Amino acid sequence: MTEATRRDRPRVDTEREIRREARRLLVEQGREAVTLRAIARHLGITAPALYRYYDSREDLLQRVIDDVCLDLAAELTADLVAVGEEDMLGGVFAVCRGFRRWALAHPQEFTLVFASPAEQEPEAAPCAFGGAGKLVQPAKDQFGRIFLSVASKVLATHQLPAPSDEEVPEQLRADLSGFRDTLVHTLVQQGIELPDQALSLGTVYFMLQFWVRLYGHVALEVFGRFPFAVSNAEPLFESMLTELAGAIQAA
Amino acid sequence: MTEATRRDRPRVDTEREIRREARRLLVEQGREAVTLRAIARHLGITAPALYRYYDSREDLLQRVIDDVCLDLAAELTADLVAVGEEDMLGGVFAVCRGFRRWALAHPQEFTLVFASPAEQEPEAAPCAFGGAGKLVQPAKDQFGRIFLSVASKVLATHQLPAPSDEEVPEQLRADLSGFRDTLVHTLVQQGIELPDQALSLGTVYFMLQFWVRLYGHVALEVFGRFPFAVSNAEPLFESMLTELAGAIQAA
DNA sequence: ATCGGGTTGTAAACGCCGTTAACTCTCCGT
DNA sequence: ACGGAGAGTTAACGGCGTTTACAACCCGAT
Repeated sequence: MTEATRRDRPRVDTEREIRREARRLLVEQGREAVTLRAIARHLGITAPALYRYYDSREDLLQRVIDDVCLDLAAELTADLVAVGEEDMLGGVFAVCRGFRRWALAHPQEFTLVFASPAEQEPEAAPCAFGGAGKLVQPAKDQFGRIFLSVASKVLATHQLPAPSDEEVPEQLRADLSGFRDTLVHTLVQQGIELPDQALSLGTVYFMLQFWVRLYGHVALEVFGRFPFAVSNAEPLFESMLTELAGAIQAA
Repeated sequence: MTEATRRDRPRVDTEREIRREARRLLVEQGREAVTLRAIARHLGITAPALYRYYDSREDLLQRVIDDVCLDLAAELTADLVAVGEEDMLGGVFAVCRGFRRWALAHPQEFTLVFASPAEQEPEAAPCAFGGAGKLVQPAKDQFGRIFLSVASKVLATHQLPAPSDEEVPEQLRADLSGFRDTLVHTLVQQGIELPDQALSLGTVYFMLQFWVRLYGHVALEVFGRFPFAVSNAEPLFESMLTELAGAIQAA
């Protein structure tokens, strides 16, 4: 099953170089400039050769998105370890600031990953034989999951403020509960042992609300869509973090 | 100066029909499908003829964006009047819910207008002769201005909660102050008389913060980018509005 | 009545693009 | 030595934005 590693090495190298060049074009000139012919030109080959590696331009772009997500996750994780295990609030801040810094430094990648209409899942083709198996959502690394899986690691292992108990809207509880299970499962898989009933529903709800604010601020700043010219949005961002800190401290 | 109106009428009709078709393509198949040749085909002309009306595809798209903004503003204003002049909180709610409803009903238009990297203003080419005149920012109708100009009308004329006094970050005060002046100017122009020192800096700051949340929620919902599958985001949205109401009631 | 210019359209072309099909060539296992 | 798989090529199709040159038309001025 793994006897092909030798012959396959140049192949994955080429695959990586294609994505590297695709990403360079994305960063420097935006999504529309990521063109099969431009990539091929830079690699010294012709465009149809790329079809040996990717099904289509859209397929290639999706792989690039995955790469970007991995990089972002790595960067946020690095920020997190740099701040030290014990400093919980500092960890949350580091992830938030890291996300903003990354988005501002990589606006095209942010736009591609976080601000493109995501195709809704294709309605789960019904299985004629009732084979509704486990259907574990595959990683789907994307999205705020990057952020929240890191943030939840911090929040869950530090017995947080318990910001609210059951004032979370009833219709959201099922979704939140499912998401909590996913988070717990992810954390356990990473070898993190959890306190007894860590991650209350209220905590997950709190994280979701804060993700809305974090994403809103970053997207508005990247897109330059504040309702007026903000000469420096950092104080606004920092005041949001301060407010977060206040809410957490009021355990 | 206006003697050409008669002869120009067919021209603006054609201009409108072009944008109408462009918008149909945008709504039905997304931005990339808005193609000069497709538009021309539908109008029974050839693509180069469109250059008699718009400088380029990019120029046409910008005009479409302006149209979309006008429609959105009109829709929100209609929502606002439907709720009645006296019901302040209802007015704010109506605008917020209207914005969400519009965004969910017009995802492609929302993406184009609210989630595309806006070209930063070109650094204000320096005038050699120090002719730094008034430089009143032209309407630039776009963005949250649509929302905020409506919301501020409500907030300013109803002597709001005074949600905070001078706890707004120092570095934001200049920007906020300038924006407040713009808002006041706009409102006065609309014939709305303002209380003495309406629209405190804290009120504008509050509106800005809430715009971040409103935009964040709507964008996440349109893009399907919540960190987990949310079967119905409306309760989350409504809880945000409830929180807003609480903050306002605590005058 | 005719001229001339502005307005609105056309056809042809250029150089891009994604994608497909048919083909070479090279390597490697049998 | 053969044959197939892998990786690349060339040629082509249709579509795209855009430019250029040219035709038709309206309309006011001579």
